[in-house]
Amino acid sequence: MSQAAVSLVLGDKWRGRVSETTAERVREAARRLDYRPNLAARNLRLGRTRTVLLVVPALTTEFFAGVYTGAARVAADHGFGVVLYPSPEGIGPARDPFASARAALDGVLASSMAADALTAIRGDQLPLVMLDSDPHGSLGAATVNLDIADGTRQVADHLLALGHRHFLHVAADIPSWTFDVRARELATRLRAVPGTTLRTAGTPMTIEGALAAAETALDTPGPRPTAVVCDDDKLAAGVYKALRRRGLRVPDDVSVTGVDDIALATALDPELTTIRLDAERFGEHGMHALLAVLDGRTPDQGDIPVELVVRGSTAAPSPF
Amino acid sequence: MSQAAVSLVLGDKWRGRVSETTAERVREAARRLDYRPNLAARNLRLGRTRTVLLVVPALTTEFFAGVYTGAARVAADHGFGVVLYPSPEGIGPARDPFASARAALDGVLASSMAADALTAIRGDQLPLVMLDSDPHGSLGAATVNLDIADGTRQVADHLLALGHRHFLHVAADIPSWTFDVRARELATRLRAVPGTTLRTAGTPMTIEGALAAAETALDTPGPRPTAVVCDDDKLAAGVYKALRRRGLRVPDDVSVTGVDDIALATALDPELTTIRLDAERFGEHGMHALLAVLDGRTPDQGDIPVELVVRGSTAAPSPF
DNA sequence: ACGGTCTAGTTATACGTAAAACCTGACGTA
DNA sequence: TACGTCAGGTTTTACGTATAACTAGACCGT
Repeated sequence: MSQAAVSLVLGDKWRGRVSETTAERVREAARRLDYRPNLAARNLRLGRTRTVLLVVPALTTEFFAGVYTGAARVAADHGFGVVLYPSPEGIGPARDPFASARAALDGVLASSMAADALTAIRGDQLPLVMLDSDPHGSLGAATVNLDIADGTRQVADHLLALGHRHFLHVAADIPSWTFDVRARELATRLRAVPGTTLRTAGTPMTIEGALAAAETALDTPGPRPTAVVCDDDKLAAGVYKALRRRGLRVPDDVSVTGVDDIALATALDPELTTIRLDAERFGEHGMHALLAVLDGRTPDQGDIPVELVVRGSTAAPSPF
Repeated sequence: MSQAAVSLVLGDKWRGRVSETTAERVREAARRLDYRPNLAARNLRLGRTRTVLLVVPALTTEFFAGVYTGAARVAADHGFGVVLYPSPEGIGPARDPFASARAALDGVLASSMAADALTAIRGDQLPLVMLDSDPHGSLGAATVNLDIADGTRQVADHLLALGHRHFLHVAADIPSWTFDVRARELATRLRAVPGTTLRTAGTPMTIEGALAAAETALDTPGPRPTAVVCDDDKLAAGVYKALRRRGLRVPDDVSVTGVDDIALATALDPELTTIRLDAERFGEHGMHALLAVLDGRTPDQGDIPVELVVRGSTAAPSPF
């Protein structure tokens, strides 16, 4: 029972090389000694770590927590580990937590919303898969996309069908493909209907930010919006507060929609009509794509469908 | 310029062993070649990985995301990495993602709310620090605690001072020291005032769960609670919905309090009176303690203070 | 002049694994 | 009998690092 035999058996490559008898002896001994192969040694020998990096803009988001969960599950199923690039506050040349650890990664799965962090990471040429980036990718990386364009169309159509003509888009102030697509898709969809107006208010992705942005937008002269389309459920919560302060009721006076369908959406009163994004599935698809790339295969194409969930925050506009 | 010299210089242990001239030559070469020391080899040689495991019940919580952020920041400052134990759904003997990776950890930082996961992990004797566990720890591990007992007292006193006498405790259905302490502290504090009643409703930590639990509790005969103390902001959101369904207004008819002070607390209408827990600080303290243990030092003692944030969800009970 | 000390290096080794290369005895076949 | 084949092992090597052990001069005091 040499070390080599042990390695073969435990590595599950012993068929035809080791007898069933010895294999069992090895397994028994391993069990008895609670033996665990040393990962560092294995990584050194193989030159791979079976660890990938997940780059997200901030973890303090239910959405990205879901992405992590999905990605980590798939990774674990394939014997991979997932390590997180910490929230962007801590990023900078001076204190890049992956300054050295980068050398210990097999690949990177990155959200397009963390482009700044990406440039910091993208010194070396690690296999990269983008979550929600330009399909005609400037980075030359594979991408996995939520079909957010479709979701935006669904929202627009839903509101138009209810009779809305005057819109406010509370938009995330983050340079990212996703948000560009939403703005563009919303604008084109509305332009197709004569007599519609569209106002846009940019804001950081916080409740307070959306509150302030919405208040300013509501105070702007011109036809008052009867429908507010938000880039995210959290922003919608801010909009609710702004409307409340102006004495406007949801949905009687103003309809509101969000994106994500996180717990907050049903905590609001009335419950929020929103585009449900399946964050875990997103993470799973992303990880599958990355594993495919690492494996030399071509990752599956095709956008992940999204779904409009109609709740109490949207209704026909009041006739005045 | 031997390999040893390089190792010494890059490892910053060259004083008195290598001349400044050679040291600079090494640094220059490393820069030019974009050389990064191989982590696997270093880990193998040193028998340490500078990686610790953070065990949390679920990442889909703003609170634990904050804990991670704080812990990861401190870890990074000390050249350590943090890896997460995935959400508990995936846990089980059959598919423990750390089955082998465990051997590659230097220590564990674990929330008491993930006790089940802990037993799965706690086969080997890794240095362990508990977040919020029994100070007379049955595990013999160091602990870092939020002073949740004090927070509970503050809430109780606040509501008692407002004149409330009939209470409902919407309690998390998770066996954990934290929640035990809250229940106990609330009960003793209220018992000290004659004429008070306390009802308790257990629930999983979801909005829907709290909604159902609160509805049931409200339908129970007996004096109707005028104050609802929730173990968590998310539960409070469920209580808001239950009260709304019963036609009760917050805070006019019923006062509500939470714990955590996550974004949801200010998204609610009225904004939620809650116990603010500094999640990041919690994570930072925990990581400091763990690093101390790894270093052979004794971790700092002392609970982390919490703060009652009074907002619009609490008021004097209506005189009827 | 010569042993001793100090400086600035180099050489050698071990860490635990995976896998290639090598060994050995049993068996089948001509 | 001689020889090839094969199953079932074992020995050996390389991975890249940290560090202990060693070495070669330079310098110094006596």
